[in-house]
Amino acid sequence: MDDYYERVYEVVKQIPAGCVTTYGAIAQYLGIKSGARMVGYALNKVAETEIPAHRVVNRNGELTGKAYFPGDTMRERLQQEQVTFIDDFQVDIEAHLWNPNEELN
DNA sequence: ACACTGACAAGTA
DNA sequence: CTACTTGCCAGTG
Repeated sequence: MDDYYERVYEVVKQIPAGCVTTYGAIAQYLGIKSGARMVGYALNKVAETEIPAHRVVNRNGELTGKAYFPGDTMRERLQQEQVTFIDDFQVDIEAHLWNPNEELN
């Protein structure tokens, strides 16, 4: 177990409500070039934890990981955060995009 | 050590 | 926007 997952978790947990981000944004924040796959892989293992993985979508704004959540939990939760949906399982990524690199804490 | 899979991204057509 | 190809890294058998 490398610290890789830890980085992903910390970043995802910092995503403000009503905002979404992409795997690529997280990957870049971690300094990876194409670790987007690893990000999704890591989130899969924490889909049932306190990690708000539902705020992480792919570059197309699609809720790719909805299948790993019970029922439509992912979609409904985002809607509760007032996230704009342009489709039942696709959010307006450009309207709610949150980039961790701009936070830089 | 080898092969396959995976919540993907970026580029090109 | 869609469809196809390449790259990339970790986990599992």
